Amino acid sequence: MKIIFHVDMDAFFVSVEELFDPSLIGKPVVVGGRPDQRGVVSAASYAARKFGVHSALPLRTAYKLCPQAIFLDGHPERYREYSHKVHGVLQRFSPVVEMASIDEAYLDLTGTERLLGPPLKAAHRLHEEMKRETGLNCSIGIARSRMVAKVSSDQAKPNGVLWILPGQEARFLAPLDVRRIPGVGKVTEKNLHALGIRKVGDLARLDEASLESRFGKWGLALAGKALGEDAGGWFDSEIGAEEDPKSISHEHTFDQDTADAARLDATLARLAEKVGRRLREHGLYSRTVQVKLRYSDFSTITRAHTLDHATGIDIELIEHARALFLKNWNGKPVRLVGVHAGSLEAAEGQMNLLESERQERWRKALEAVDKIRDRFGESSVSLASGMKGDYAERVHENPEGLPGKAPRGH
DNA sequence: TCTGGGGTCCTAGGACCC
DNA sequence: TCTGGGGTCCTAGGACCC
Repeated sequence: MKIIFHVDMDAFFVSVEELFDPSLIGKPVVVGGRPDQRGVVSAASYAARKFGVHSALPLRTAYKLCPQAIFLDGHPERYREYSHKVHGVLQRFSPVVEMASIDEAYLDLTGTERLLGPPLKAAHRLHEEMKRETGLNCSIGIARSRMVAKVSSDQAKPNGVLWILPGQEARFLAPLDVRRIPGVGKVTEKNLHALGIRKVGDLARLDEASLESRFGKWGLALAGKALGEDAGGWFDSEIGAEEDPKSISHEHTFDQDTADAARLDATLARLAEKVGRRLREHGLYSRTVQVKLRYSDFSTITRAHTLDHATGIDIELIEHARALFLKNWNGKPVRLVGVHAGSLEAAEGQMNLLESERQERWRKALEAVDKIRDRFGESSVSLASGMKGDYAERVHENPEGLPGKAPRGH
């Protein structure tokens, strides 16, 4: 019998902030930015949630609901560090671990009973060791499928354990709102409500055929989910299977909408450079470059271009992004720009010999640039402007970032 | 209320090919 | 001179997740 744990850290970002500043404990805390910034809540403390503040809420709205809350920008490096610590603790319980995001993981504990005892005992130990080694609380859902484990950890919050016994999945799910099913969001919920389906139990009573005709491929998976099965889609994959990313993107929302062409161009170039760098870190090359534009009214377009050879070279990414932007920008103020690299290929892809040698030379040169950026900051070397001559002439060094001078921040 | 940033997956239409 | 059919690639948009 399969035994899957879903471990979900409680108010993760807020809890990490509390470790660094215990005076925050018990107070309404919002991580995500200043209350007058464009942005949304990343995490809210339980005290803040009492006021209706929750993640994904616009910061300005959160401020209106709870002006006395403490608003923090947050520390992504700290969260990554603690995520690694969490991973370390989990690995002691099972070699089959998959971090599903920065603050949640799936573990396969099938066959560990002799070592760890029955599931509830193992969960109890996990709680204790997690608290002792990271200072953090988590909630644990246990079931024989990933999906039910995920739903039950949600029901166990905060700091609880919930084990759904084999065979009891449908009974556990039936009284829950359809929205509790992972993959059912606002839109699907509304569509289901329109059909008079509000609870998972209502869904389970429907026949597969009518679900499929209404919701396509998805409906079929939905029918299985209502019964607690992992059938179809992401939940069906093996726990712990490491895969290369399928796309890499960066985007930026301006504090205020801008129609300043030079500023838009510089932002686009900076984003493309970040994308290029991440491609090199993964040893990947992209064959499709896409830009995204969002205007003041929030209308959003994406425009893509497929290259005849995959690339990981900043300049090429920048120039394709630039061309797409110029061809498609309507000249009106822009709220957001983004650069996206898709159709990713591993280094040994289908490039011809000449092309792959050229890519290789560039990769070496750019990795040197990446190292300088590591030491002296992102702005120490910029390839973002003046794209005419050869590589050497295109590197503009920022005087403040020159090797030999004291780098900033040290 | 005025809506981030980084992803995954799905759909649907048109081009193109056999 | 009344309109095939399937496969694959490309593009755009959208739902959803944390």
